[in-house]
Amino acid sequence: MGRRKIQIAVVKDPNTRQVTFSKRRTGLFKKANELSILCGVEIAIVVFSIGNKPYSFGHPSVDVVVTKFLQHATNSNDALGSNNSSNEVVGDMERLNQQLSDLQTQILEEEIKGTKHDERLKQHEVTQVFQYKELQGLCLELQRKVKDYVDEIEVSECMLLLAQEPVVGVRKEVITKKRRKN
Amino acid sequence: MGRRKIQIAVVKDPNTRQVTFSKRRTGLFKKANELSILCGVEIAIVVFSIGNKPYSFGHPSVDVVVTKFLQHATNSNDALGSNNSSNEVVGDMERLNQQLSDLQTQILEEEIKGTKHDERLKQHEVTQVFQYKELQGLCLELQRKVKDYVDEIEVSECMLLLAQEPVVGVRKEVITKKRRKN
DNA sequence: GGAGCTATCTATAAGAC
DNA sequence: TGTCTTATAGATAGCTC
Repeated sequence: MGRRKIQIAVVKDPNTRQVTFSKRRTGLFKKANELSILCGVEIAIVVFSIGNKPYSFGHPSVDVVVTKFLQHATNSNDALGSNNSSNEVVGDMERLNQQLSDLQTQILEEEIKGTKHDERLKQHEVTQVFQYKELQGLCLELQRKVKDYVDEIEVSECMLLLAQEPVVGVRKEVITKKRRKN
Repeated sequence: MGRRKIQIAVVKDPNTRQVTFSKRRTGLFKKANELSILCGVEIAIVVFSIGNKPYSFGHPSVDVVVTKFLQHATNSNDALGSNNSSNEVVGDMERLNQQLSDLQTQILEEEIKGTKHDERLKQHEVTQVFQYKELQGLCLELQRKVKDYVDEIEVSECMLLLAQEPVVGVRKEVITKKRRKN
């Protein structure tokens, strides 16, 4: 979209990077505004510059959308009596697991479809699928560790103390599902 | 940007509006992704469709950015001196972070190489890259939660008890680097 | 009813001032 | 440093199947 094509990689020159940030941020907000009007939807964008300065765009407002987003996540998982951090973490992990599961299904479909492509494309996919699984492995491993950690804590008297500590909020990431080739 | 110029006003036809929403949302997320990479900044986008379904994009994750935005008087993760299970978990996360970083580099290289391929293969890659990032986001989110959790525990007296409890082993996944097309 | 196509419109990388 | 210009890359509206 400019005189020359640029690679999507960190812009090294600080000056150019600042200009790029400013231009593209403006463009992004404009696009977001158009989307909200055209489709009548609510949207919020938050960006932190390199200098850690916050820029935001929201319709009707960042707070409204973000709050709604956070509530959505919280509502969808409290069926538990004891409301402490570990339960929230566990509930969160369940959602993450679900998402990972969905991804796994998609990956499987991909592998199957991959066999219908020419050799080069197929190899390409296989390699990617492999990395996918490794990444999933990492996620699952992390979840396991957290779970174990939580379990240990729950059986200890620490629970009594922790219940009175401030807790990390729970949120939900939405996985946009999209998959199709040929 | 299309066969015809359109006015920025609500698209009346529900079907067309849905298509527009889907296309532009994808485009917006792609732009946000480019911005975060080009300028090395953190960004989060949350959108609610007409059906009130949430869609989000975040680098490193929606959670991180939104939390940072809301608190706006941010985090402080001391480089702590206590040595026990939590430190092991933290060390583990550092390795995982390194691995994710490596993957990110590979993905970036892939995007660049992708531009040299035919259109179909390219689109294919872009989609995959996107999902990669989503998975990475999940991993990062999990890591953050564990970190937060650990931090909370560290400042409590529980540490004394936990130090005597068996601990989840530390592991390391080896990422097989491999990338080749063309 | 979602994927692919392409003519056309829009965003923006470099320049110029 | 900011603003304006312009050639070009990129996004997408309308369409097809």
